[in-house]
Amino acid sequence: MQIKCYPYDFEYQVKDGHVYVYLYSKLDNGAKICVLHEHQPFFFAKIHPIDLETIKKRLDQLVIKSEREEAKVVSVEEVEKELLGKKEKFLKIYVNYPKAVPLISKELESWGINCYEKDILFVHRYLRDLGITPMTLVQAEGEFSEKSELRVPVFIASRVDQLSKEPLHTWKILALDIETYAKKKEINPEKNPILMIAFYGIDEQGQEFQKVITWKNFDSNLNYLEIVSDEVELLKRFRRIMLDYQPDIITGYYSDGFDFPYLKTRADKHNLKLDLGLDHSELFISSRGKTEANITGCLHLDMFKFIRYIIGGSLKTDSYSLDSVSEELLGHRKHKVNINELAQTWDSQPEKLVDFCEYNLHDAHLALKLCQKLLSDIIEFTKLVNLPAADMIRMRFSRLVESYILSRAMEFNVLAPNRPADAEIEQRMEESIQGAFVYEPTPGLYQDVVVFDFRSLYPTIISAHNIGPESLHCSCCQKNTVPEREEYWFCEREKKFIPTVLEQLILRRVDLKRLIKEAKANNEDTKMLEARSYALKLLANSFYGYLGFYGARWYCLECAASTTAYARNYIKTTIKKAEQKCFQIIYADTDSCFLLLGDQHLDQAKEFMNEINFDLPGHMELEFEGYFPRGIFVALKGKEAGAKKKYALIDEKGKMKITGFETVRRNWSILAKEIQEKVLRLIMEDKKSQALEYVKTMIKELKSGQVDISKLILRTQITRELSQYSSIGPHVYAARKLQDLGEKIYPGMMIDYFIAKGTGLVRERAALPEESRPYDSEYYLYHQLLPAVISIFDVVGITEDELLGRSKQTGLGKFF
DNA sequence: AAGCTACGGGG
DNA sequence: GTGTACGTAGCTT
Repeated sequence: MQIKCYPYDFEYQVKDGHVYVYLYSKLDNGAKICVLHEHQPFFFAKIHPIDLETIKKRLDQLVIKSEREEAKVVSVEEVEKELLGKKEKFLKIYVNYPKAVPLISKELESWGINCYEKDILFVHRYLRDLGITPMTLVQAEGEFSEKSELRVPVFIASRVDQLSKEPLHTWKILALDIETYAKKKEINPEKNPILMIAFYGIDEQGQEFQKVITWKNFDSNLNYLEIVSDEVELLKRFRRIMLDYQPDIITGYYSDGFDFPYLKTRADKHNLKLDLGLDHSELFISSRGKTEANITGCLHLDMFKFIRYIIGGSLKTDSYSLDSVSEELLGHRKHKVNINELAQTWDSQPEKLVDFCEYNLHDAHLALKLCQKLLSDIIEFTKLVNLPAADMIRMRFSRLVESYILSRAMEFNVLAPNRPADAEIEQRMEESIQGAFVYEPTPGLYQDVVVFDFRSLYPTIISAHNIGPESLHCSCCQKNTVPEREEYWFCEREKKFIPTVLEQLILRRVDLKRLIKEAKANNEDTKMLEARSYALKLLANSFYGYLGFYGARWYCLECAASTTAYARNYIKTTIKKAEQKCFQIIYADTDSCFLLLGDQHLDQAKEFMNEINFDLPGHMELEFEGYFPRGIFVALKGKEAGAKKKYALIDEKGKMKITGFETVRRNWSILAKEIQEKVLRLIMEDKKSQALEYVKTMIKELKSGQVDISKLILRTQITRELSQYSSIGPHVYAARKLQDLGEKIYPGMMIDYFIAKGTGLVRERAALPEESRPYDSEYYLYHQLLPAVISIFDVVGITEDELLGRSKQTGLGKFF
């Protein structure tokens, strides 16, 4: 029989010598099944034809003992594959189970044979080999198994085919969030219990589910609250709810790194099994550095990972806290509750726990909303790189690009080069290339700024000039050298693998943009199309970085160097032509160009842009980015030239665009952040004297000692036992003080401190907030307040002396 | 200047 | 799970 389903979670098992991929899938009616499909693991080896028969015989007899099962070669096949542009013969070696691949290939390498595609995860291998795309419609041929050892029916498939690239959009999602006992910011699962756990779910019909479980008795009229007797009961209820609700997707915020590991540790402490998997397996926490949490048959999506790695670049926020991310993406913030007081409230004022329950549920709700909002993006990325969504969201760009290339390699009969070994990585890390061209801005406040941008500059260059490891230094096109890099050239006759798969990304996006336009004209929903377009754009933009990334399989530094060389050439040409048209250039960086209108019209600037575009090859294009009545460029500390990437613009509607200022950076006191933002605004609005007065007032307040300590707090985490520190920072000093006061210091604890008045090294004066000591106003003035604003005032001719209310210094005084 | 360590998110 | 993040900021030596 044939069935149609949407696979969303994957694993493999070896049963009676057969290797099965388990495709946990969703049916159209909302039910879940698991499709088992046999697949044979393999890798490739480069063998000289002379040795072929000898090697085949040796492989035939090769048996490697291992803890579980003997690793053996099952069969071999001679194939022709293309490796870095060269067609060659390889031996495709099938082995008896996935973990035999590293064992056997290592053995072959010890014989002096090069092996390839020996470190590709088996499930990933399967998806690529069969062209199966997760979360989209596949058809399986086979039979349902009579008995299932899983919590869902099992379908044994003889074949599986991709039917459509259209993904399923209706999934049953459950978000979870826990609150734990943490006095003095001490987050320690070994010692402190889980106090409450919140669920927020939504099913295929849009039906919502809310629940908060806690184990402290108190009165409330919260209908979603369930009170149990102790933590053990809480954990049991957690297990029960997970099994009963049976979500397809489980989500949370930092649930890979916090909620699930914490739950697992607490369950272990109480000898409770969290057998949540559809195969009865336990919640699995992978350790050693990167923490990941997985439940078999349930797609776990930690929104933090996806947002930080994939979406992050397009967000304004610099902090990836749930609070700031939700504010930007959802327009909702977290509930205002002082989480520091939870432990105290739990111990002595349980009647006030209602607030924390609401807070708990709200956090789960935010995680759910983030998941819902970003699900189309997640699905589109998953489709593009052809990997399980659970793996995709945990990847950085280099791996995403590589996965995309790998998924395309099949149809081009391309063999993947190996990842570099440690020695190779070290060597690659030492190499560098010349980067982008930057036209240094002169610090100042400017009028009538027009900004132009090359759309997707690097991808369009790579595609237009056929840049890739396969086309580098062909024997036919030596005259076609790269500008400024005459030692490099790329084939002009034949478009090769890397630029081809990149060009396809660019073309697909061009096509999508047209579809989006049409859909919008017809008032149709464009959410999925836009998610697809975004995924394509991000992936295309990452190719350049990938080619120069030390860990890449298709590493090609010459390619990366040539890409930037072409880019420098294009932007310099643009600048030259703009100057010929009498536009003053004030700034240019990589792909953008800021010019002043002067006495010319905006239309004339756009005409200039069209002339540039006439000469560009391939899909290259210069675009109009915007017109800004005012712009400010500040100087780099202690330098005459303008700071690269440190400027602010204000558009006709008065909206500010701030780039590179400390306001958006962490590890600054609240005081410095607040003041910088306000000053920038006032200066941009031409309220120079108001800005000066404001800062003077703030300095006075700081010096008088009236600034609230809370605005001066610096916060750092303790990451090890205090005795293990060899270098002692101020936070360690502060932590030692806490310890002397009888506090237990644990790794993971956050230490708040401020710099107090006194003599000696700064770190020796790190004081605890509760020590009512006066702060060091000099430190905060010279290390926080002034550094945050001095460069801004410098632009409008206000000196540090003026800010400090000193008389203007001239001549020699300047040098002291 | 190089080398080492801590940071992120979570309570 | 055919495994062992990552890039950078800030400090010390």
